[in-house]
Formats: sequence, C-alpha cells, structure tokens
Amino acid sequence: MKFSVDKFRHFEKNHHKPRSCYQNIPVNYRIIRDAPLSFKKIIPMKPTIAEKILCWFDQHGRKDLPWQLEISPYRVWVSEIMLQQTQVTTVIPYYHRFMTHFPDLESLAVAPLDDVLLHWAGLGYYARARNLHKSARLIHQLGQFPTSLDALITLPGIGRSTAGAILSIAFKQHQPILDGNVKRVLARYHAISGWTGDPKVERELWRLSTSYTPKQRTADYTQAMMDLGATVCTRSKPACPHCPIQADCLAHKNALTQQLPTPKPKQTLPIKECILTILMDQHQNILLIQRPPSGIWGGLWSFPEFSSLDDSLGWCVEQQLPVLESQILAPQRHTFSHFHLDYTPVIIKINNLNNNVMEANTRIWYKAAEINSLALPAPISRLVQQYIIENV
DNA sequence: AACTCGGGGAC
DNA sequence: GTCCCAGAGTT
Repeated sequence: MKFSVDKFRHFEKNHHKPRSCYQNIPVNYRIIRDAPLSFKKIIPMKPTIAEKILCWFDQHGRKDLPWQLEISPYRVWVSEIMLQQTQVTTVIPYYHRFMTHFPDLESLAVAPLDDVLLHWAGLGYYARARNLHKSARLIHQLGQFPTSLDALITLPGIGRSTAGAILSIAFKQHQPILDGNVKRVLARYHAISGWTGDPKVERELWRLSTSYTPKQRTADYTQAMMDLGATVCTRSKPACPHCPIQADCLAHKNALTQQLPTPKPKQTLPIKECILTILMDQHQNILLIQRPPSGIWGGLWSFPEFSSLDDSLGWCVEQQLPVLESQILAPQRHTFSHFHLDYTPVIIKINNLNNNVMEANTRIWYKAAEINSLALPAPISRLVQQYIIENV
C-alpha cells in the first residue's frame, strides 16, 4: 500500500503511540526520591491499579473514537451527554451528524431548539438535548467554557460524573468519574454487594474512584476505566483473562463476577394503553401534535393520543372533521424504563373542510412524505415507515 | 430517597 | 421477553 504524505500526517496526528506506564521509568520500577544518595536508584515496586490500567489502555484500549480525535471541551461535552445511558455504538452515528450540523459551541447556541431536537430524535432522554441547548446558550453568554467542577455542575445536564469526565479529558485536570463502567469495575474489584445506585454504595464507590484516579495521565485513565468496563469488565461474560487487575479482583477470586454488581431491585412495570390516531385528510396530510416540553417525548411531535377508539372518533366530530373511514391496526408495545405502553394505531381518513381550525402552533397538518423532517419519537417514526410512507 | 426521563444492544 | 447502558433533574 502506498503511504502518502497526507496519510502519514494523519497517522502521526491521530495515532496515539503506546507510552510507558511511568514516564521514563520502566514498568514496575520507581525511584525512591528521599532515599540517601547511595540508595537513590531505581528499585522494583508493585505497580498501582492506575498503572496497570493505563498499561492495558496503551496496548488494547480504543483511542480513535470520534470524540477522542480532535479533543475540545465542546466535543467532549457533547459526547459525554450523548453517552449518558447510551452505548457507544448507538451514539457514534448521532455524534457525527450532530457535529456536522453543530460544529462548535456558537452554532449550537444560536440554533433553534427544534433544530437541536430534530438531530437528537431517536436517541432518547430528550431532556438531555434541551439541557445541552440551554447550557450552550449559557456558556456562549459566559464567553468561555467553565473550567471548575462547581461551575460545570451548575449547568443543566452536567452532574458530578460528567463534570469529572469533561475536566479530566478536555482540561487535563485531576478529577474522578463514576459512571456505570467505573461502578462495575470497582464493585467487582472490591466485591462490593448492593445495587450501585444505592446512595450508600455510591458514596463508597466515589471514595474508591477518587483514591485510584492518578494525578498523572488522568485523561487517559478516565478513558481507560470506561473502556475497560465497556470491553473487558462487561456486565455479562466479562473477559477476566484479559483484565489488567484480575490478579487482585475479589469478585474473580471468589467467582462472584456473575452476581456483581448487584442488579437493581426490579419492579413489575405497569401497563398503560392508548390509541394513537393517524389522521389523514383527502390531500394525504397527516395531523401531528407537539407534546409538552417536559414528560414523555417532551417537545417531540406525535399523533393525537386517546384512551379509546370512541374517544378518537368523538374528537374528530368535535373538531368538525367528517370521518370517511377508519382502520384499526395491530397493537404494539413500547417499553419505557418505568412502564409498558401498549398502543393501538388507528388510521382515520377524514374530509378536512376547514384548514383554519388547525392553526395552533402545537398542531400541524404535515405532508405525509415530509413528516420525517420533524423530531419524532422512535415508535412514531416506526409507524410512519410502516403505514404512511408506503400508502403515499 | 424515590421517581422520572428512551431507545437500543446484548442475551 | 429481560436487563441495563459514558446519569441527571425533580419532588
């Protein structure tokens, strides 16, 4: 393969060279600085947890994820928000699209919220997008990205762990994190039982994370811990033989990796039912309503929702929309973190005699073929694909 | 301390 | 189907 100058520059710029775990000193050795001169030599020493993990990261960690390439506070911040409760492989395409559309802080700050939500649609937890947008305007107003823990935590959407990640990765500060990965690694390493969301367990894990976070190479350590949890110390079937701290891991030693961390105490989810009304007029326009800014699918566009078919037909009568025909479709289930939603889609074809009725800015008749340019929840987007696009 | 926020990957 | 993920905000 021809190795062009440009490719070489790209390689040189982006490829992280493996680094020694301890600067210029070989692994597993350290200088005793206060020793008498005659003894002031390199002596063998047991490597710390951080050193072992950094060594592993240098050899096996992922160092070319999109947000690891051109590191800036803005890019790290956006990635950390997207990665909250969302896996890396899910985030990557969204991150690329988002960065193309909002390449820097200012472009995000001046953008309308609807535009931000549109590029977030499908990723879930939409409060993250609203908070991201709100924070972008706050930071833009400040004139510079906050660089202290307290200032960052003040911003909506940034908690202690995300603040720690931003400060350590983007600003090279000595700050710990405690995300799901770090919780799992530490809970196993120390064989700590109890749900890691329990405040009591969480306090202990913060204490441990703080004590292990090194002052040198904090950014790499932060990435390393998350990567270790995501690729080796996984929830199911952890790859213990590849783990750099397996030797002292209490869970591994006691065959407890499968029981730890303790799963969240489960509750049986309540079931809610509704009718989702796909209202189509004679010009094949579809009625969409914008949901309230907070709550389920906050700010996104959806179909009118009713508790029964009678209610939805009755509503059409109220709105003076003569029903031509209605077709009940197969019910589907969407599961949220705290309840099941069993929804029955119904296509109601109506004769829209009066377009002026629908001019409130939370209601809109949209051309069927163009609905996808709105911010839709995933189940709604799915219905559009299933029942609308093919009919037009 | 308990609830509220999604969507999808892994199993 | 279930569990849970680079968590944070609200009450």
